[in-house]
Amino acid sequence: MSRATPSDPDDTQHTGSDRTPTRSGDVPVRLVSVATELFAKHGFESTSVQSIVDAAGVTKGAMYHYFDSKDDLLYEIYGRMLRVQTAQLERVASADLPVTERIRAATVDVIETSIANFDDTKIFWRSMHQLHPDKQAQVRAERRYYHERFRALIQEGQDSGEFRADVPADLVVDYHFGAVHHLSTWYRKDGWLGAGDVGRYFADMLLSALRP
Amino acid sequence: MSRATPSDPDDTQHTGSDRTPTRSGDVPVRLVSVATELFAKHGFESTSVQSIVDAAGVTKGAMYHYFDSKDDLLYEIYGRMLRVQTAQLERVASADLPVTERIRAATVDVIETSIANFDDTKIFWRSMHQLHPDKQAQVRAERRYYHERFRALIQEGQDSGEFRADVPADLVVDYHFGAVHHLSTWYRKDGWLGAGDVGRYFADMLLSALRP
Amino acid sequence: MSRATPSDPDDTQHTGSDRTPTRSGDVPVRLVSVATELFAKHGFESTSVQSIVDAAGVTKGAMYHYFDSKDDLLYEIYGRMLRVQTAQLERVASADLPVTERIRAATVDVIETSIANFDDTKIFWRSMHQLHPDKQAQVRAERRYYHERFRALIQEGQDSGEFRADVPADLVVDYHFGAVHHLSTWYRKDGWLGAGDVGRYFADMLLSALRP
Amino acid sequence: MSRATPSDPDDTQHTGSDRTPTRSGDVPVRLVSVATELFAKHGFESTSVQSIVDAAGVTKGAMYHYFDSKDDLLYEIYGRMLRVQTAQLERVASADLPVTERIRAATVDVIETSIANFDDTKIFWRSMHQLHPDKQAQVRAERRYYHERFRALIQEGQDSGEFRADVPADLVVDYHFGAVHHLSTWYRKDGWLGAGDVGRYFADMLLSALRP
DNA sequence: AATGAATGAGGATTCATTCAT
DNA sequence: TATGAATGAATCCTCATTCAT
Repeated sequence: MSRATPSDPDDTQHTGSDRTPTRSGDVPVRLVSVATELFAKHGFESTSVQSIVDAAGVTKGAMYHYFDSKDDLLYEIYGRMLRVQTAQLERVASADLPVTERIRAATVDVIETSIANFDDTKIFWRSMHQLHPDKQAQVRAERRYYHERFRALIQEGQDSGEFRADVPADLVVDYHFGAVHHLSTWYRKDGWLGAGDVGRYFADMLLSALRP
Repeated sequence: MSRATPSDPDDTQHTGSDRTPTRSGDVPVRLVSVATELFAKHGFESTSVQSIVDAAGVTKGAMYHYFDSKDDLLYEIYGRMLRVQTAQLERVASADLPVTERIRAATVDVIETSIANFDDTKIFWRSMHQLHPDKQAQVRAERRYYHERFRALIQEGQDSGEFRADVPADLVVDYHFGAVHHLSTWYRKDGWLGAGDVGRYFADMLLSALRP
Repeated sequence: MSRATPSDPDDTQHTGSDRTPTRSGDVPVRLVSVATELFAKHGFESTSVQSIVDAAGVTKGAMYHYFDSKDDLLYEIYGRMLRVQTAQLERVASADLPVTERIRAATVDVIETSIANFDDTKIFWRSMHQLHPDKQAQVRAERRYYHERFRALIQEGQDSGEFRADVPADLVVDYHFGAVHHLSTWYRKDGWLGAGDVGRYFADMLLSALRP
Repeated sequence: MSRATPSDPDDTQHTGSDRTPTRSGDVPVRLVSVATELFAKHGFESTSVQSIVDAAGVTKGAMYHYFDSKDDLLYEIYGRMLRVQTAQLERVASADLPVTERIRAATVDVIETSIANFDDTKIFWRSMHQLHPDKQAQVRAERRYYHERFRALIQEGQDSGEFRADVPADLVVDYHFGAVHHLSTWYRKDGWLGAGDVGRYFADMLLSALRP
């Protein structure tokens, strides 16, 4: 039942005007988009289905036609974000570049999309537990996959001797991505630090820490 | 603030003050303790006041006698945690040790207490937005204070030339504590890694990253 | 205003409009009617929403689908009464009759409808302060309009010399309508005095008092 | 049980400073005084016992020491007002003056005390139904007594031929006192009309209406 | 593909009152 | 004469979801 309409990942990019009483675009996309905004602003539980459909300019019936439940909307948001980030990591990780450069690029990428989709980022760790256990397991699995893929990069550097090997690769990933995922709690889009800047600093911190 | 009775958690430890024989069966203390557990398990919004008072063995009226609202209970939890961590950092940061050792000790400390109070840790970032705006501001201020105190340590190392100075101290703190605060999303108490181990690894990551 | 569905009381009289076969079993109409009865009997605060919906044979959800709040129900009652009385006064005041006859007719009318809608009358002055301030202002404005319209009649008689002019018209209206509005505190429907009788006596008192 | 402390009627006169966190005066008097103010401002049901005792600077226990219930406070207010007005009427009605002068004086008196104790006046008709049935009956009886006493004056004038007799004396009293009791809904203390002015106009209206 | 009335269970909170001290 | 912790029942309202149309 879930994910009735996959809604092309490109929609994530917000390529235009979907602010203000959203009229254009097809209904399911509009609903997810509006829900993202409201979940980020008020939290999942404090956002009523009514407020979502009102903001999307449709009725409840329409929403339940496309989604099984309120938490299905949340699931869609998670899916959208994970698809983008995983695809991105996959692309970068298999590029023909030195491992340090791939790690740097991946870090910059993940931070840039995290900030470009700041609402998704805010929602992610805050609302995971509101998801139905089954869906939660699914999300966790996808996230785990991402983690593993990144860990392989670290490992690769450790195996080749470019990185110190006296710290478990898993822990390195947890350390680094803890920092990345926490961005949404302190980063201000109107501050003096661009997403790229943060990305480069973070990559630099990681790579420095791994110097033998 | 808003509580009818401050019910300092320290009361539990019989610190001398003898107004009302505050034993561990003390109602407000029991309520906060039970709420912590339930909020961590089911989330703030999914925990009903009824379930809290049932678990604490009191009536709703009793709860509202001590706390203004459900979110006041949450505030109490935040306050308790912040007080402990700030006091700890203050103690360590002003110790007579090399700056690297103070940073290492502070990191180990914060991770150890984060894991010792795992429920508090799980609640912290997940539920902040459920707090009344005023209380949220208060918590943020206390957290900011903590951040500043730690940043001063980094700065100290940078000024003395022990640490590289080409990365903003603020960003270093955000990076490091992002990782620390994210512990609750992946750490398993029954795993093969003790709190001390994680603390030492994390401190090591940070200090390595700061090598000139 | 605040109602989801205007549910004009006139709908009950089948005035042509045929969207949703509005019969007298219409939910919002039934709710207002039942609420009127209960508010008059027990007072606004002592009437629970539960008792209203039980008496109307619907669920609470249904009530909140049509009305924003309990006090919105009260507002509807006020609106209904004011619409009727204002329309009536307007009709009589602009009739082609001597001013004394128009005043007499208006007084008889207002008393007859006050007694015909005795529950509304009982509620009116007793519960005004329970209304949300905004709604209260609205009601007050409509009531003021009524007062002004009646005052114009008095003035007319004073200007023409038919009435004594040494007493402010405003005060005359307040005096007269104070008496009218107080009916509900002493009038008994099962007494020996009909609504028409009271109306004629009251009109007579007023007109006598105004003799030059 | 009720009326534990009769609290000298003179207290009604508010002879001094019992505004601001009331400290002086004995507890029961302070409680009734504060309750009067709050009931007038927010209504009986919307005023919590807690807010009363807070405003009076005592605790709930103290209140329940002097009064049986919240509605006992209300009863006290009614009693206080009725005692004053009845005594006043009795004094004036039996004075050695022409009946018209006695009616005029009584009207001016009742309006002056109504305005001097404006809060009591506001509460009176609005909150009668909140009183326990027994107490309600008692109040009604006292009020009836007042009505009868005044009716006797009208009758006296009718019997002597000074007043027209073609309108029932009872109805005249209801008409006149309806107007008087309604004062609290429109009178403004800061307006251009003093209590005495209103009293004289009202008396004049009544006496004019009664001219044969 | 969409409406919107209706459900019904559950939620947080308030409050008059009691009672041991 | 007064305290204040505790009760427990009641209150208003919210909300995700369903379903006939």
